Amino acid sequence: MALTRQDVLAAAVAILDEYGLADLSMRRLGDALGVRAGALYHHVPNKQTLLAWIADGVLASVPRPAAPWRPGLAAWAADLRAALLAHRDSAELVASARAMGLAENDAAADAAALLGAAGLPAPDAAAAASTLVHFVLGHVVQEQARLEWERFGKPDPDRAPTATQASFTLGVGLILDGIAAHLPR
Amino acid sequence: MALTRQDVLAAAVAILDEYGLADLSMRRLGDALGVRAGALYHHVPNKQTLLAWIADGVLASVPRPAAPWRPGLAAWAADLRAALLAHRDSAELVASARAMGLAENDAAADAAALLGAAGLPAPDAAAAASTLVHFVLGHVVQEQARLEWERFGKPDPDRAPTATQASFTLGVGLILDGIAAHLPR
DNA sequence: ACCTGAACACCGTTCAAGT
DNA sequence: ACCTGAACACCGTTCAAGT
Repeated sequence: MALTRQDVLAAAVAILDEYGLADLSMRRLGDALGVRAGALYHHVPNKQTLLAWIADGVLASVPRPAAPWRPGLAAWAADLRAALLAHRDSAELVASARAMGLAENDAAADAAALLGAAGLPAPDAAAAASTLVHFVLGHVVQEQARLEWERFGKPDPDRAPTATQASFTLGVGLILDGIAAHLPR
Repeated sequence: MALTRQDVLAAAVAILDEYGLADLSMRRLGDALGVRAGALYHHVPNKQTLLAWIADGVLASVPRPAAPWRPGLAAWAADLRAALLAHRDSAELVASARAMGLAENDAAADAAALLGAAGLPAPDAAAAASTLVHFVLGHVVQEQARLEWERFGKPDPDRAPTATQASFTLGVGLILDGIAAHLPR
């Protein structure tokens, strides 16, 4: 049977989860599917786009934020972090795809809309939403880099998982407090 | 005359500024210095470390934040952004080096100390400082990716430089307001 | 339409051998 | 000590040729 775009995507995610982004090459992906690397180009325009599709899949798994804005965005930030942590190196993947403008899923748009509905002027709402997204991505990129490092290095004891969780909650709280200060009271 | 570590670093920065991170290869760097790629390994342990040195150089050019904390951190965030914008693709470079734990310069430490002196408990100060750093890096990564894209693509008109500047100021203000809400009053 | 085989133009890194 | 020449083990992508 001929290969499907979905097969390629699924195999790519499997390699990502098991071996990490550095080991996700077109040749290796071809091997996993029993096909030459060149054959993949019948199903995917290029590697960059394939990675963007994976990023979109991760983002699509995040429930949209719901009113009221404050607990809604707190839960959304936690959901986004959880979705990223569910796939190895995916924070870097998503950050790259977003930076290159290849991610279809605009993660910040829903959050900005929620804040707009809560009374924040549009430019502030967009800036606030992207601040939150930058923080979550930056934080999880750091977390996953540490995980990669621990995977075959010394597990440095000075930063426990509880501390990284706590600093995430603190950072989100900080940003939400900043948003609250900008809302009409 | 024999090559110096400083020569290698300077040539690497020159290639980065002129051709971008994607074109900064050991072979190309060797060409620029009139030497084979293999010879570079007498002066640099590996490419990753070379990139980390460049990142540290960029960070070292940022003036340390000074009291009082609020205008001090606002100026510091702007200085950090300016230092990053001064070298092509350097935000991604710094973000990667930091994530891999290779950057000697801990950009957030001074900011955290400043906030500690202002009365913020240590864990909050560290979280606040790293929130600010994540935001600045994330924002400039996005800015520079857009610049790369415009360098040989369509200059999309829907996001002017003034808008990106404004959203930076808004994001920083948001975070500083969040910090203020956490300080003893 | 889908895939193979083979190539093209690259990578980072190592290392014997020369000076 | 520093560098060359050459290799090793890879990359992403293209494309004539087969089915």
